[in-house]
This record gives sequence, structure tokens and C-alpha cells, in this order.
Amino acid sequence: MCRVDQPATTPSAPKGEQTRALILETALRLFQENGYDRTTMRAIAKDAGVSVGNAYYYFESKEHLVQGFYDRMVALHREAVAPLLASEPKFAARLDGVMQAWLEVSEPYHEFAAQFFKNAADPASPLSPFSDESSPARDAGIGLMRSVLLGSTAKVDPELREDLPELLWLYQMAVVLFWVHDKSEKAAKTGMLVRRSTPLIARLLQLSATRVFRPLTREGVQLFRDIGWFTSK
Amino acid sequence: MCRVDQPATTPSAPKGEQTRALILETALRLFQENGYDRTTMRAIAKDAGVSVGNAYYYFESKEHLVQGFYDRMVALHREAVAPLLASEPKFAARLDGVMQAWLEVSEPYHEFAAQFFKNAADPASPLSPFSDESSPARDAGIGLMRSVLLGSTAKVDPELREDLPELLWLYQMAVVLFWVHDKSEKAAKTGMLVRRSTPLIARLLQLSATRVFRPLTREGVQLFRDIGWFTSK
DNA sequence: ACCCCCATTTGAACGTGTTCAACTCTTGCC
DNA sequence: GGCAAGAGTTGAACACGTTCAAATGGGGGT
Repeated sequence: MCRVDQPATTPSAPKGEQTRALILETALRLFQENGYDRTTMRAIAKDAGVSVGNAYYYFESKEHLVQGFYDRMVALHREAVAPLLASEPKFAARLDGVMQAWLEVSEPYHEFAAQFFKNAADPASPLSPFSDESSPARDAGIGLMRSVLLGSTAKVDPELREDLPELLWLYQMAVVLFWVHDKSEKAAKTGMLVRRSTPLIARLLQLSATRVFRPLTREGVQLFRDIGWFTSK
Repeated sequence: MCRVDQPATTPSAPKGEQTRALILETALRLFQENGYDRTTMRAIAKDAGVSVGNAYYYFESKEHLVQGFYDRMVALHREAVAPLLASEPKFAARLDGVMQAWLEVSEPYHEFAAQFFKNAADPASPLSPFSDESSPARDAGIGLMRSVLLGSTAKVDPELREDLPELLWLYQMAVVLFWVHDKSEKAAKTGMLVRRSTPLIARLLQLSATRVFRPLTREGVQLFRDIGWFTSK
């Protein structure tokens, strides 16, 4: 009828996008209700009122459906963290706040998340934080750590300063790995780990510029660079 | 004919053990030839001349078959490392030697190993190095690191000394995680990481007993203990 | 010799993620 | 309106890991 197809911008999505969104929403709801493993592709398709094959028309695999969930958590985290980053000047408090916010945002999905964060260690999985497919999310995470650093009053060896956001992001990945294994009530152990490790990191950063430490810092940074992060060869 | 069945000690194993060994050998051979994912349980059973169900009578799952492979690598590693541990007194050289030996032992299985080391991050997998099922292998690994430390002339803050083997084992796990993602020729990047990071660790240990550092060391060690390693709650 | 018990073995069947040839519907063009 | 082309959709079929009720077999007690 009156539908002209503007390639973009139109709120009435190009038909296919509606189906895609419907499938994604259904999948995320079922994942949350029943967990990742117990949610079958057939159940997702049935609940969304489409066929199994149709789900595969829009998403390469069951894992790819999870990317949408991951993106949502990143958005929630960024939102939750904005006020803190705008007001708090102390580095340790900023880092701690960002990490605690992540824990709070993720808490409701702990069980579900643990089921697919195992992909983190699988180099072949598109969900690995080191994969090409994850590079937008990875860059966003590193960017967040950069703003944690830049907005702070911390004094760091300038050589280290450049690579610090990536290193802090790695710290976050390590915490996530610990969190995945954390069976304590409301992940209290991970909370403690963050609360007590962030001041240690801050203190290490102070020391990094010290005369005794600088050579060690330099050598560590140089090694980190030579290894070449997520460069394939 | 002349086979009498001594319940134990006899080289002719108690019948069932023979089948078990046959299945395991076949599985490991096929894993090595075709990779983990491309080797089906049906193929293993067929090649071993038994039924699929029989394989499951002896091994809970496909993953459990891999434990045998893992045990074998641990044995090879321990063997390869013995002369060095008997002769070399310097801590950094001992640690480097142990890690390099691991890389050499594992190199032929890099591709295959990467396919199942993803389970490392899956808390639910019996193959996770943090799982109960892995505690023998874990204890062996930690014990190896203890002998790396004890046989050396390194001077470490006694408080740290006690927990250091576990921490070094964690270092090893981190290296393994890196190795799994390492696509460089013969894992050269991991080799470099080890060669250059072990001296840094040794230097950090020296510093750990320093007046400036000791408080930081103490706090770190205390945090490590409070977190309570692989204690479930 | 007989029989019973239980370790061992079987293979068909189940539920899963994934694929694919075929079908239907929409869209743009005459 | 009619028509070709391609986007969208279908569900049966495949390969896999896993389960299980049933068959087999051998060894010890009588």
C-alpha cells in the first residue's frame, strides 16, 4: 500500500527484521526462564510461532542468539556506570564501581550466563571475547576502562598508561572467569575479590612509576606489546 | 587356555579392564588422527570392535575419555622435567624449564587440545581443572610447582611461600589459556611469553620481601586465602 | 550337571543442533 | 493485471551424544 521502502530509518521494520526481533526476544526470554541448555531451538521456534529453519535463516547457530543477550548486558552496564564515572575522581573507586556495577547487572543471569561463558575459552566460538565477532563488544569494554582511567586523578607511568585500558579489560575477563565459577550466595565471593583487589591494583599503579619498579614495568609492558594482542599470527 | 584369573596383579587384566583399555586406546588414537569433534562415539566403538553402549558402560561421556589423554600428558611432562628439577638451582630457570617442557610435550596435540581445553572454563565440565574430578591432576600440578620452588635457591616472603605453588599453578593455567588461543607457528608466541615472563615473576618474588612491598604482598596473600580456592561455597 | 546371579554387551531409540530442497509470499517492473 | 526474482518460510531428514531394556556369558554354589 503506502509502504515505500526506505533502505533505513523507517520505524516499521522491513518485515524480516520483525521476525528476527521476535525470534531473538523469544529466545532470550526462554533462556532466562529455563537456562541455555534446557532451551531447545524447537521450543524457541514454537514459542515464536515460526519454524525451526526460520530461526536458522536469521541466526547462524544457537550460540549466535546469545550475542543479543550479551549486547543487552553491555548496554545496561554502560548505563548503570555513567553517574559514577561522571562524579568520582579516585581511580580505585572508579574501577571498583565499574566492576561492582557489572556484578549487579549480571547477577540475575548468573546461572544462565555461566552456561555460555564457557565459550570464552573456546577460540573457535564466535562468543569468545577474543573472537573477531566480539571485537565491537571488546572495544567497548576497553573503551570503558579507558574512561575509568582518564577520568581519574591517578598518576601512572606514561608508558604503561597507554596499554592500561587493555590490561584492565583483561583483569575484568579474569574476574568474569572467577564469577562464572563462583557458587557463593549472590556471588559474594566475587564481590569481595573485586572490593579488595581494586585497591591493590591502584597501589601497584602508584608503584609502577617508582624508581625500583619502573624497569620491571617497562619490561612487562614491552612483553605485552610484543605478544601482540588478538592479532592472529 | 591356560588363563587363570588372579583378581589382581596379574598382567592379564580382569577381562573388563582389557575392554576399557581397548576403548581408551582407540579413542585417543582417533582423537589424535581426526580431532576431538570429528571423532564420533560410533566411530570409536566400531574401530574398537564393540558397541556404542559398551563404551558408555566404561566411560560416562565422551569428555571422560579425554581424561585419559590428559593423564598421559601429565605423565610425559613429569618425566621430561625430572632431570632439570634435579640439577638446576635457579628459580627462574626451573620455572621456565618446566613451562617450556609442557609446551614441547603438548605441541603435537595443540589442535586437538584446543578443542577440549575450552572445557576449562566450563564449571560444569568434569574436565575443568577446578572440578572435583580433576583434583588429582590439579594436586599433581601444584605439587610440581612446589618442587620447582623448594628445589630452588629463591628467597621469598615466608607468608607468600606457602601459597606460591598454587599461584604458580594458576600462572600455568593462564599460560595454557593463552596457548589455546595461540595460532602462531609452533606456538612460538607462547614460548616467548614464558621465556620473558618467568624472569619477571622471579624478580617480583625477590621484591615481595622488600619493605615497600611486604604490606602489599601480605594483603594479596590474605585475599587469596580468604577467597578460598576451589571450595564450593 | 544344573542354575542363578551379576558383570558385561548389545543396538534400537531418544532428543538435540543443524541442514536443505522445496514451497509461499512480496516486490518491482512491464 | 501479470510475471519473474528473490526474500522469507517450512518441516522432514541428518548426524551426533546419550540412554536403556533386553540379551549374553561365565563362575560359584548345590
